[in-house]
Amino acid sequence: KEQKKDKEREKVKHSNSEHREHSDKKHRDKDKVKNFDGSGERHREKQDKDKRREEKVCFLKIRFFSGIVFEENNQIKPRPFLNMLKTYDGCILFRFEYKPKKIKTENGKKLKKRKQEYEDEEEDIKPKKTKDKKAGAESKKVKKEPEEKWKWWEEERATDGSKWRFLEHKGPVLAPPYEPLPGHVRFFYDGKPMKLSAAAEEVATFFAKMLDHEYTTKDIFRKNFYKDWRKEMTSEEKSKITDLTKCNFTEMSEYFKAQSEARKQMSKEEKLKIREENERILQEYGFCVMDNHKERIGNFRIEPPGLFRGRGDHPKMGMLKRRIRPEDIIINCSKDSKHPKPPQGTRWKEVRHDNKVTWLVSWTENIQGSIKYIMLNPSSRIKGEKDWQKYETARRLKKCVDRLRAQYRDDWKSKEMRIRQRAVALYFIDKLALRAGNEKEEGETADTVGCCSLRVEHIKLYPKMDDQEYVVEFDFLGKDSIRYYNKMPVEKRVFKNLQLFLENKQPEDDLFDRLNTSILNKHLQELMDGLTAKVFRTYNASITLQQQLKELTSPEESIPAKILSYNRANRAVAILCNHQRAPPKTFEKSMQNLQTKIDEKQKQLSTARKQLKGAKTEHKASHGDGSKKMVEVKRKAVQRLEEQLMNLQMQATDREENKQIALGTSKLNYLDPRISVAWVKKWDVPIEKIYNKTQREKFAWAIDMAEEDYEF
DNA sequence: TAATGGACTTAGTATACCTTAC
DNA sequence: GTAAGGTATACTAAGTCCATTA
Repeated sequence: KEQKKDKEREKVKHSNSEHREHSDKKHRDKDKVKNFDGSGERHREKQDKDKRREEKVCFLKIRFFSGIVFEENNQIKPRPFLNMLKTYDGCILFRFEYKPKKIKTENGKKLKKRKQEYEDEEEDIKPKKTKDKKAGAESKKVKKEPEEKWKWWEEERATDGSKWRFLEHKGPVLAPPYEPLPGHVRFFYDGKPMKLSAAAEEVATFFAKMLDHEYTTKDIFRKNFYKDWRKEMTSEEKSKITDLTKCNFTEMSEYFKAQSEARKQMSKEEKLKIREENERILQEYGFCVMDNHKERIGNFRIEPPGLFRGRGDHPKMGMLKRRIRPEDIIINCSKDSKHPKPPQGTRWKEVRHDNKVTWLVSWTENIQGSIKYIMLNPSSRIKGEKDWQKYETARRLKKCVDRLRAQYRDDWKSKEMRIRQRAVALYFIDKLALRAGNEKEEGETADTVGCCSLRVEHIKLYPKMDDQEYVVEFDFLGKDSIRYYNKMPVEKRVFKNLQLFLENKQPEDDLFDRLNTSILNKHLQELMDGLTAKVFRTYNASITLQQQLKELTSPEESIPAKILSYNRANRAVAILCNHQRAPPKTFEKSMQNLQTKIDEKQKQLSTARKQLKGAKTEHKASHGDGSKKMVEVKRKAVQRLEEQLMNLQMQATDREENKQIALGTSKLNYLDPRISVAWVKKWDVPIEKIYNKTQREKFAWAIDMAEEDYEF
């Protein structure tokens, strides 16, 4: 059994690493990984090695592999983390099932002391806050205290579909008008300087600003840009400028670079002035009054003009995103409120009073023709209520998920093709947390898919793969053109169904040709009120966090170790939801810095240990009070260093594991915050360690209402 | 029933800002 | 005081899902 388990682990690890390698972004950093593994530093390490042997201290670099595995019984079961111990030479010693590392179990006294330390830390923050508030009040930044603490979650909700009764705001902040370039900054065509009209020049500056970006080398980008740029040119310019490759924007580009450099070099006073001006704008336009409460607006600035930057292979990249004028803007507010004024000499497109919607301002953008909105901040009542509701729906799903799973398993045997397809798709959504996958207009956006829009070319079936049967390999681009790659053994019936769905189809044909999101959601709605495909993602994410926290947290651990456990649980969810990020540009460097710190700490520790040994010897000889004290002092120093070293090592592990995984998205959108709040309360971890200020504001409702016994 | 429009959530990245180390 | 590094925030694209229209 053990051997089999080991093999399985090996495989998951393999598929995980393959997953990493498949992604283009990740590919770039492959070699760098090796470096962190030790090859880059090997020389120096070898020099240190003998020394360490002498000291007989065996420090190990720890790296963890994480992932999700799915059990046969059709229940999603997050896999416990595996870890691997590596020596400094980079060779693997052994691998074992993850057990939270014990960090010199703290005795009660120590634990108390640490708690006290954290409390002190908090104390440190608190007075500052009050100071800030005072300062704020003095500089007449009128922030009404009681409103900050408004507990909307204790109030009743409207049931008539109206979103508000009163709404007043100042309207949007428009993009600043175009400032023509100074005379000395020139544009060259075919090697000769050429003065452009203001309109053409503005669009040219958009391109110039992006010159360093890979985008500007792409054919589609250049084509789209050139086409739209020409529209802004005078007829004279049009006839002169006929070839983009003959355009030279470098002087413009240099100018902007110099400007941004100059901005960085500004004096303190100048910077302060800008900051104050921003603060003033925020105070004036950043808030609205909704039903007697001052609420923060999310995005009160109209998007400035520029070149459209789609994600992935977007057919519209490089197109001109035009400037939004007051005449394009619809204002939404109460009839009886003070209406926002358009700039002098202009008018709004429309002022309406629709309290069935939550937006304050809207306009239609010209790239896709879709509507953009100005809405409230996530900390607002209107967003918070919706968020809370979302998690309540997911909790209702928890209650009936067994029934639903039994149902879709049953449907795999249906006589009707459409039902079988629906059931298999739902199985994927449930098990792999895939998105619903709406149809998209071809040629309008990047070619990405979700579950219902999967095509034949996106999956491969393997009746047998290594020692596993019925393996499905997924490989497609999902939202934001992020690659989803996974291999999963499925039940025989699912496999047979998939084979059936693939019969007589071309690679570009739909896998589920009798299914779309509307059909699927209609079916889900019948199974549970308010159920849609995306509820499964929320449910599976939250339940995974709860399970993982239970599994990974051990009571005797220190706070940093607990935080590592929390991050790991969070990470399990991020992996499930395929939330990836490009590895930070400075990743390797910062990792090396951390390693240097660890090395230093180790040296300090070994010195401290030697000193302790010496002190002990001395004490044995003298039996004096002074020498006894010295032993104590040295012992404490060793302890402190050990602790610091552990923390550094934990930090390194955390960061390494997080290299290309983004935790933020799941934390903000998928994890019921009450689970985290309950965990924090249960283990006396300061909430600041898992939620920053903004997150605490967003989740104020959960922080206030969840107790340590909260169950999702 | 399919297409379209509208409102809202979810998403990754660029940049501003803050902290730390020197 | 300043540069480096890390974190928070701003930004806006890209999804989901529901309602309406053709």
